[in-house]
Amino acid sequence: MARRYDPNRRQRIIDAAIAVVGERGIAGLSHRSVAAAADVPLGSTTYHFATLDELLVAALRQSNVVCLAGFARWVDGIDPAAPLAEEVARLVEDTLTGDRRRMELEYELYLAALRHEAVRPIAAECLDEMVRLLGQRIGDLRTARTVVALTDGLVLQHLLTGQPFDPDAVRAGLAGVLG
Amino acid sequence: MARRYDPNRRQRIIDAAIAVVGERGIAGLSHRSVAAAADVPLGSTTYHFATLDELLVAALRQSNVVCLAGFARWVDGIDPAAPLAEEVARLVEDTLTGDRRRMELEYELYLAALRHEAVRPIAAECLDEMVRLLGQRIGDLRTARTVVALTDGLVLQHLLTGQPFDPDAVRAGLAGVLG
DNA sequence: CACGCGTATGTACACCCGTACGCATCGTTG
DNA sequence: CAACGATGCGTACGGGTGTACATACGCGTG
Repeated sequence: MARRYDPNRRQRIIDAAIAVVGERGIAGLSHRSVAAAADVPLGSTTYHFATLDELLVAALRQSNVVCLAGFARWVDGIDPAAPLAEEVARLVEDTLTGDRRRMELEYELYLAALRHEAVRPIAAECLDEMVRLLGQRIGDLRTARTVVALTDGLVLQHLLTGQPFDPDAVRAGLAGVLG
Repeated sequence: MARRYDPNRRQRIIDAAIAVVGERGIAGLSHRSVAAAADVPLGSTTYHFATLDELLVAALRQSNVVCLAGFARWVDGIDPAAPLAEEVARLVEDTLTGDRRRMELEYELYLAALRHEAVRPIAAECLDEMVRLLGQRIGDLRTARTVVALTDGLVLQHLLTGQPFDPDAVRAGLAGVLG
């Protein structure tokens, strides 16, 4: 009964959805779990997002924007004097030592995109945009694509195998690619 | 009532589970869907696999063995005379032009492992074993790790963005890594 | 042949889910 | 101020799920 008047409730629902996915994964997303997390009644989530897909897409799209903004900030902060391999290696290291939840969220986006037609464009946009941003910084799209692929693969390997992070290996691999 | 006597029913259930995951994804796995696919009553799946996790793990473990066997076969068939980048590029190409279902299955394993404690060792074993196999072929574990990461990243990028496969880019990137 | 134990079967329970819908409430517009 | 459209709310329905369990069957051992 409280909060009868609640502008941008829609936004709060999206935020709650992101939190739920971050915590329990996409499998844990439901109208009810989101409603509970956002502290709104069930009917509210179904009103703002008629279908669950709609809600999922909205949540992932927003989380995607945040993720890309962070990446863009990193690209902007690249020191043109330093060797690029060094900079990228630091990005990977920062990513790996950072919040595991955030990483899980991003790669879960990929997973959902594999099977889920509606989500695929979001994942594609995320990848393409990262490639574009890095590409216009280093001047070569093809190399940018390779670098993004390599870093994704490395982070994934680390997340799954739990092997310790080896900065030198990253540096060496990148140095080869960036040759 | 038919098939009251049915040895290696357990195996058939596992096969059915793999088929279900391949078709509908891990999200589509349930005791009932597997029972239907294997043409056995529901009680049978719960008898052989008390919990759904148990069934999932058995299925992924088996599919993993198949996948690793294929990889080992490829490693064995590497032509020592040809440049390695060329061989790897062909593997990536074969993977990409091959069955999409198989790829989805493998990456779904990765991403399930992100959230699912019980599945993580399987994904880790898969990655570690590929690195080991390739490493003992090219003599350098660290490089092998990088190559596996790069190919995984590239395949994932292709699956998600649907961008056309560019063999030259793969070759170029690998040539860099492989020095 | 008889018996016992592993296997097979069907059903039942309690839960969670997506979605629909009728009604209450509020801000805004005429 | 009146009325209307947008938003909020609670509940209900039909369906799918994991799991438990009581019962029937049949092969291998004695």
